[in-house]
Amino acid sequence: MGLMPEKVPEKFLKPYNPQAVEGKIYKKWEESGYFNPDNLPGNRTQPFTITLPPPNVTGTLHVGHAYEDTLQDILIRFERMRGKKALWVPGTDSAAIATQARVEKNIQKDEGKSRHDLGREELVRHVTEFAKNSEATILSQVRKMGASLDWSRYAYTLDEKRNTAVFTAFKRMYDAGLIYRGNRIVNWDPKGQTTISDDEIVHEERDAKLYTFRYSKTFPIPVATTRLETKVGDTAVAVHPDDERYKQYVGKEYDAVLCDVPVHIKIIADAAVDPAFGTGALGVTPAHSQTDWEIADRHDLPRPQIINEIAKMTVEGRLCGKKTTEAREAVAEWLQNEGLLEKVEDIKQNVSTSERTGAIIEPLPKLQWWIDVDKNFVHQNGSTTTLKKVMRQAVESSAVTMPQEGFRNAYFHWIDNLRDWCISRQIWFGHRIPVWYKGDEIYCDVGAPQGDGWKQEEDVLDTWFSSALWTFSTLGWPEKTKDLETYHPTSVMSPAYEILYLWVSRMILMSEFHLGQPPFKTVLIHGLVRAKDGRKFSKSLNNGVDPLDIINKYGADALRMGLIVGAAVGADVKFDEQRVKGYKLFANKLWNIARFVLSQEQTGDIKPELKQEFDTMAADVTKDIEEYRIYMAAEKLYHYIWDRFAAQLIEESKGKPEYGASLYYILENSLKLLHPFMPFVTEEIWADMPSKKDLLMVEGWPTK
RNA sequence: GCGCGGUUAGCUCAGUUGGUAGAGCAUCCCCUUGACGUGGGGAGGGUCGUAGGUUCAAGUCCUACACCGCGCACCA
Repeated sequence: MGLMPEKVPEKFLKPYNPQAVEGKIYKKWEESGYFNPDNLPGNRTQPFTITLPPPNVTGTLHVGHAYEDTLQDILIRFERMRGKKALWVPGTDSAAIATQARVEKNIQKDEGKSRHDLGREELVRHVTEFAKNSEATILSQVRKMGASLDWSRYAYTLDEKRNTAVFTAFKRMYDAGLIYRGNRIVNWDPKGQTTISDDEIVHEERDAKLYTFRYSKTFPIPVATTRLETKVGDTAVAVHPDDERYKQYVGKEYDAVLCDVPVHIKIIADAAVDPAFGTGALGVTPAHSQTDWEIADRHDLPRPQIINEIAKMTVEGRLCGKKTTEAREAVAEWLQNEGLLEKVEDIKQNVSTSERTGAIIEPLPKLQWWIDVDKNFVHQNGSTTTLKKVMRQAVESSAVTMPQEGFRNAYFHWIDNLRDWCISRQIWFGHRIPVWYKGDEIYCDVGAPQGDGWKQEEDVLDTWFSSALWTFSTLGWPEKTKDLETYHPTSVMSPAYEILYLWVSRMILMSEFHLGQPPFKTVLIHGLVRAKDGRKFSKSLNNGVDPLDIINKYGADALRMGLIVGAAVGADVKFDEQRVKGYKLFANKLWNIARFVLSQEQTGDIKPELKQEFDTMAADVTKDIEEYRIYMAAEKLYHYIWDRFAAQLIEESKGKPEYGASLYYILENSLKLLHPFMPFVTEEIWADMPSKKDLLMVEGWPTK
């Protein structure tokens, strides 16, 4: 007995070298065709589908993507080995606003030109070219992670099939009356010069001044505001219906001239007013505040617009053409001189800013395209319902399950506060709205109308409109394809919690409306990858981690393990390079285990108690993966293989030939169990296992 | 204000139905000329945020509070 080096393949005599192995292995997988479930061996009937949340073509992959890819790849490889038709659909997202903004910035910097200097066609050409480049970069990075995506089904939100899907979806919802064009208050981004949705807003706390003033000497109620300049657009003062102080004034109307602007103020009672804030009286500016717009709806007030798209005043008189911030000071000074300013206080205020550009949002009334979430339509199951109800019920009924309860409640909370979705954007890159105008006529269809004189809508769609169709547009919809029938609803969707509302809810909305079924059965929400100190990775902190650097240092397997073992799914992961290093050592440990076991004869019978012990562990690990305790599964395997198998069993076996078959059994099945987590090193060892028949990635899972 | 997480070893985090507190890293000690020094063995270290409650038994269930993080709404 003892070592029989002549039996061990040459490669095992050196330490495991991921750099030399991973590229080769990935190529082998791709060439096998097994990423495509149609090519998988055996008689497979049960589908298992994941759609990759498409990364934006704005740049390169970050470590958050690497984490997301790993989670999904583990599930896909697991189910593939369990004999399912495992399909993981890759794709990328044009990310209209983000990508255009990025390219505009580059052009401004390099050539000193704006998008208007270039024109629509030229700009779109630039953006498309940029998108192509970063698409290529991103896809090569995803491959490096070992992601077993079916590249034959690759989709891009702006490719021809997805265009058809987007236009068809628009047309059908337009015909159902769920998409309408309406003049309503929008979130206007003065820097980006476009509307944005409620979900693209971030609130920032800033210092502000709270002014208390009267419209005129004879006006009975003082009013507090931080936005003095908008007061020339006021048409009412609202008080709480139960507020005894002001009851006597409700219904009265007053005229005043504020900074040369004549205003007509009606005093009204509305429950939206907080009697405890300021003076308990709210100056209502219908055209420049979401709340005030709604109050104006209820009281049928006029809504003069006094600020334009570049955040300048449009009224006559001294304020004309001033920026809002300058106008504010001008009004304060004027009130002071007139003796109408009663008080100025410093307060903290949450300001709405654009997530993308950082600009302060200016609420404005604009003619835009909307999806009505409260309007009745007939669902394909025959019931009359609304999009809002459909989004709620899909989760409430557990047609869509969210294993993490907390996110489920947050989802409901969000749905209940949902307003109509503004889907038009004033940019050039993206899906142009399939609507044409001629005089008063409006035409909506997948293609342009016949005849002369039609002009297509200039706006493009919110990028989330096309993303919302993603689970089924990638499978060929609106055609009735075999893929759609087989793989939809998909099995698991795994987005970061950041986009639970933005994306998940909207996929449910679209899938329920267009297909009459949910887009997926399970939503597995994952956390963010943060720096070791808990802060977000960001350019300004310069604490970014490039997954490619980590892969080059430690290998993709080690990176995968290091990310997975960081935290339970759903919690934030703190990235720790030391941990990744530890798993590089583990890969090498496994390598040496193989070296030892392969040097032994497979003598003796498999010892029942060892088999029993292994199989129990395997069943345990299986259950953990099934119930998404990915972290636990990985840890258990790690411990079994290192502490039990290597440290104890192999040590005991030395000089005892009767252990040979047992050791081989454990190695063979450990490789299978570990494959979803560390696909490269396990596949590389597998290639030299005497019992192998095919690639490890399609071997049967060792336990039920 | 409403809601959701979190609070466990020096650090990062596990702890699945309540049953004698765990891992990795870090620290310290010891061992080792054949699978692997990218090794092996061992040790120290925790009143499981606070205060109550339920229970034979609570890190785990309940209530309140504190602190940290996040989301939503308001912010006139």
